[in-house]
Amino acid sequence: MDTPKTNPSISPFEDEPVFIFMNGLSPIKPMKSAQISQTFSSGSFPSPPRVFTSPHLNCFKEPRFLRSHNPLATSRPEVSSEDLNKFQTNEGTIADSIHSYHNSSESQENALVGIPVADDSVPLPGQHTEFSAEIPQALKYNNYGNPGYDPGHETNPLLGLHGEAKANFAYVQESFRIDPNERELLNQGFSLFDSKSQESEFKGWRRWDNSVSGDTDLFFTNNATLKGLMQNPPVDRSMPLISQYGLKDNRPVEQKPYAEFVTRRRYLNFKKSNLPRKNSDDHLKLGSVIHSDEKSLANEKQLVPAKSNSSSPKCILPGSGLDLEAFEGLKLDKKVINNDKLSCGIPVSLPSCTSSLQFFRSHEHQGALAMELDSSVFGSQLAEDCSPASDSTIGEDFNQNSPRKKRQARLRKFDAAETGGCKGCKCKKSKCLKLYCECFARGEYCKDDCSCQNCYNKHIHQDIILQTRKQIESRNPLAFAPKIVTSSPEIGIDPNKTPASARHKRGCNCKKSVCLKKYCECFQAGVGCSESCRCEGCKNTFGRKDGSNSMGVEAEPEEETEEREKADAGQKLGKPNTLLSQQPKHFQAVLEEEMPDAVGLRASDRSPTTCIKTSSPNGKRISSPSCDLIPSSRGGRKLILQSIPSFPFLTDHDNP
DNA sequence: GAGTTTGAAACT
DNA sequence: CAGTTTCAAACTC
Repeated sequence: MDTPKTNPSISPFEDEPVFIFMNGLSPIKPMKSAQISQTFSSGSFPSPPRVFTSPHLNCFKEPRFLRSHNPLATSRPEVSSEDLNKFQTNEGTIADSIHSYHNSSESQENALVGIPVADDSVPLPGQHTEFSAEIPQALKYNNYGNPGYDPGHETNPLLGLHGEAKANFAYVQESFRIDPNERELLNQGFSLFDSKSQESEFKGWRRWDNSVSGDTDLFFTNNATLKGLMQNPPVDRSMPLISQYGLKDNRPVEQKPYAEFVTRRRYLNFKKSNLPRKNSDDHLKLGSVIHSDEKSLANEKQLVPAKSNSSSPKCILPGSGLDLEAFEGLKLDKKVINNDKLSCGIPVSLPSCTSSLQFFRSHEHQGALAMELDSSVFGSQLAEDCSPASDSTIGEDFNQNSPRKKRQARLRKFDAAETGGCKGCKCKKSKCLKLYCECFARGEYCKDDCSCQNCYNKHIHQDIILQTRKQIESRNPLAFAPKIVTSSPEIGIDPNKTPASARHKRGCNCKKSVCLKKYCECFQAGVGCSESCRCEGCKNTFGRKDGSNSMGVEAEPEEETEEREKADAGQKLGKPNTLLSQQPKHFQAVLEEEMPDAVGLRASDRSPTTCIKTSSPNGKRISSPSCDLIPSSRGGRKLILQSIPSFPFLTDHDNP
């Protein structure tokens, strides 16, 4: 593979034909041009998988999308080259551009389906290019959970794009769609971003009006994505048509089974700009010039010397060799470390583009999804709830009449009530890099309201976080997987109840709490104990291990009654119902079909018959991945209550 | 708010 | 894999 010669000041991509095309792309002009049957209304826009998938992370998709999830089965609207021609750009049609691009010598190399696009654009180890620093971090760590991702192949998240894993690397689409309401706000002069840092974060991204949809599709995306889209078009209704067509002779191409397309659909945080703009074009110019951020990028890359403190013991991440000491004292909010290598020699490229949102998911997502699921999604959290970056309360002030906003508000309200808000952690010793840390375990960054000490679970330590995460996952691939699974699609019926069929995947091990306190993960999640539990004296209100039921179906034991009475009393006093409040803190409904195969789990492999009982005679757990999901009792579809990072992220799947 | 209890996570 | 230790949340006072 020839590494493109790079102009030190220019991204290695940019002299490529596709970028010539793309640079002429973003006309930032109102659409409403051609009307085509295919639309991408906010309601139909599927929530994308998270950027950094861990097993549970990219599960969260709206059901609507799931129905046609199989990309190969996705009905693809017949779009002719004329349709493609409707993608108007400043310099001709997109179809023209694509055609032109793919007739180029370079495109000939990569146009074949299945060829990763990253190869010619990804720096090799040590080849820390401008581009490397420029692309969103999410692009670098997109391997987890890709359908074609070989977990055994990748050893280090930092090598996501740098090492051998890149053989499996397709690309991650990063874009976010601006829905009609949001666009209206944009046009009214509201800022797309809520901070300067966010602005700079998305510099280089461009606005793209998908006029073909005939609807309201306005996307923000980045060049890497566009390049990927054109080289490796997905067959996916969530993608703009440009991504579905146009590869060869303007004809649809085969779906790449392992390509992962993550749409960063952010929840926009609209704030009135200081200087209201008359049109969004002006406002969005910042995103249309790819080099516009070079200066800031250079600034960002200023090396921040690690504080030398020889007196303190080195803190090495077990197993990783990561020297946290190198980061000690780097409590930078704005600074970006440019330690190309940590003491362990692992190249580190800290994000310059990643958002302040969250680290694993594609942020976006959550709010959008939650909306689609309506407020009936129990316990779901809008990622924004915890995220200043995605706090959309301001935007909510406007457009209050929008059904979407209303639903959003309802969800938030419910969420806050049912989850007790996003209570921060109080970790003292774990640096918030272990599962002890609830924030970390949820895939969230620690927040302002956390009272943790020596916290590394911050955006600026994203690399460490990912490294640690990988390490944990290497020990237990399902460490970040949802703990609660359910077998029936009752989610959404009653937002106040966890589905009765939901169970803790691994079960609890309670000895003294008799599963009646929140020490018990089952109880805390609001689910009954199951055979997977090794609890003693189980009296779980939500269902006991012995199968006796819950929630008043059977006579409640005294303790249970007391517990309920307390809860009821609390409710009467205006306190949250303790039982309800003890429901899952961060669980949300996920369709099991959406579980990635990141850990080698395929739906077909999860048949009930392959499920092995998970308790050993001595009570220790025997983990069987195939048992992680309870077979649906209603044929096929399974639902999972997923531990969700409530984020801000900008967030990604795959996870951050 | 401090101290205790608890069980998951991490470690050996 | 089993026993032990560490950890932080939940709980109690």
